[in-house]
Amino acid sequence: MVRTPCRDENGMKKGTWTPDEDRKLIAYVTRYGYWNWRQLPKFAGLSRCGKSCRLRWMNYLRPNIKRGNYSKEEEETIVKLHEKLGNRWSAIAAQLPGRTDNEIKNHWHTNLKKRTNNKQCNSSFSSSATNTEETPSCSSLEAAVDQPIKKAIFPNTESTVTSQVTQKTDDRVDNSSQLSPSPQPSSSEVSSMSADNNWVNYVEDINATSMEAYADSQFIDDFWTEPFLADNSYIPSGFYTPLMDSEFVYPLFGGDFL
DNA sequence: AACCACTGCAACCGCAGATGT
DNA sequence: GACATCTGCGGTTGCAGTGGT
Repeated sequence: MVRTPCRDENGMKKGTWTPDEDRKLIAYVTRYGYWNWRQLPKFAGLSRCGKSCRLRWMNYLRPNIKRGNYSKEEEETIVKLHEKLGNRWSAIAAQLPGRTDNEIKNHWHTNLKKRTNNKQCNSSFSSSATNTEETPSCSSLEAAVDQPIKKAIFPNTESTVTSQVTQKTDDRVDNSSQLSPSPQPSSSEVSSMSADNNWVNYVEDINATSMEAYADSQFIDDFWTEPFLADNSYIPSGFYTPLMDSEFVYPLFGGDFL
């Protein structure tokens, strides 16, 4: 299910993200934001390309991400919007709070596509298809058509940062990590644990330990105003940045969970 | 138990548009 | 206007898990 880790010609790591990498990214973005994805991995201590960091953050680590457990309303909304918008996943995702374009895209291809195909085949309602792809036409959709989209989705959901996160990302790579929730579950475990809060715990754990690490360090608040470390006085003892050496070590996170 | 085909999904890739110089 | 850089998007791939034989 996941790509095995490897490195490209530039030495950038590819493949599955480890809990430790997640921690670094969460800690960094939470504290400093993402002003430049390309530069970010250098400062966050990640041997990843900016694109990979951005993707990981946007699709899995950022707050309010919902994982798995699509409600009927959500699925209907996706189908309806797909009928209307085609493969504009980001536009569809914009109508589904907490869902990412990537996840919606996957869900479409693995579930809804077949379902809508079947429905279309079985339905006498052969609608005015504008899509080159299969166009859904089911009664449940017809019923939902006149309802405002927002009403159709999550009428009563608005919760805290990680509380909507219900699924834990897969990672079979870094099982040596001592992070408490690891090893991470298989995909089957992931799907079966969607309803519980293991992923919440995982992300919260990462957040907590990462932020503790930052808090414990003598890191100053305006690091980003001086991001290029012209002055080493900004660097707490033991702190290290990838700009200093190609053999990067990340002591802020090292002791407790490496 | 071993093999194999299929499934689901995290992650990668390439492109296009936006923005800056 | 031309070029470079960055970001976001959609398509596609890779591979562990699963179920059937």
